[in-house]
Amino acid sequence: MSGSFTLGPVHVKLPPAERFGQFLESRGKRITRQRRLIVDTVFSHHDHFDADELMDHLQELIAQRKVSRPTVYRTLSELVEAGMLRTMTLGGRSVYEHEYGYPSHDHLYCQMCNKLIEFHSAELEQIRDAAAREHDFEVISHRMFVTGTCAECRRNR
Amino acid sequence: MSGSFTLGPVHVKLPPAERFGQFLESRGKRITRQRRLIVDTVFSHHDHFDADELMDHLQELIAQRKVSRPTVYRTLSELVEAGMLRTMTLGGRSVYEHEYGYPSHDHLYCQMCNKLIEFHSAELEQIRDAAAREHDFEVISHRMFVTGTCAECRRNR
DNA sequence: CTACTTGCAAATCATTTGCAGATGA
DNA sequence: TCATCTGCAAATGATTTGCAAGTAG
Repeated sequence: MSGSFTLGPVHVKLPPAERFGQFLESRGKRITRQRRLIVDTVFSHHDHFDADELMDHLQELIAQRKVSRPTVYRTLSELVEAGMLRTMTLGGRSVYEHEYGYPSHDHLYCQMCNKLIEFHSAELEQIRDAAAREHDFEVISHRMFVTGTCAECRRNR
Repeated sequence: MSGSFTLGPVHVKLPPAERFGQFLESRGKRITRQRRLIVDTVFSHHDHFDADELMDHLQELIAQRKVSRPTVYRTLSELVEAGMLRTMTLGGRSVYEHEYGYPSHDHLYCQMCNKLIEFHSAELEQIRDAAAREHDFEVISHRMFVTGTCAECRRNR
């Protein structure tokens, strides 16, 4: 499909670990074994997760004392600062999702089974921007949650 | 503007305390002095508030032991159950707003001064419903948060 | 080297709960 | 009467922090 030349790496996304490495360096922070393990684990799954679920995935490392609970929390915060994760609160706990390398989207939240269904709408963003303009407000991001009941749960009830 | 006849009290809203009273009765719960004091205080202000801010408004009653901290929390939950308050989490704490007798709206959230600006958009609801329909999802309600910077904070920075 | 990190144990802090006495219907 | 409430003190539980030892650069 290609000849012998390559286009420059325009818009090529770095792997999450590298992107995080850049962030850390830019802040004079260090790339440690723990931080590497955590980013890799975080970006090897594409679901929404909370700190405990992440620690389930890291259970062996935690058992071996290679990573600790506080470090997981500290690193999650750094990933949010780095703009690589987004966080929201659901039922009293922080839930994270990938922001890096993952398209922006909104959520349908089923209050029966707690499932999160993602959807995207360009129009939604236009309306958001129009509303912001009216209030002379500068948008950074938004979050839309639609609560209700999914098809499956309606069938089962 | 009117003659000597009145239209029936169609769509007339009950005062919050009465509406809450109906809810309590329907559940076999009692209308107590504390619950009355709390609903009245909650609906005498139209801002967003958290439990502590509400307790500031109730400070004298709390000092006099007429109302206690746990009862405030318990009653707030009941008001949410009753559909009279909505709740969201902001900065680790639960924030409440009136749902009863207050038009539905969305929020612009200024991350510099933490101000919440309300706006309403009918189109937003249409888009929400369209997205839900596509996923065969039954909507109960939604919540939209636009994070950014308000005009005032942009001026001051 | 030495400043940044980590794991541990302990602290936080909003919210919740057990319980005995108080109270609404 | 008596089931429902309330205030109190204590418990919860996710997340954070102080600190001494470990480690990246």
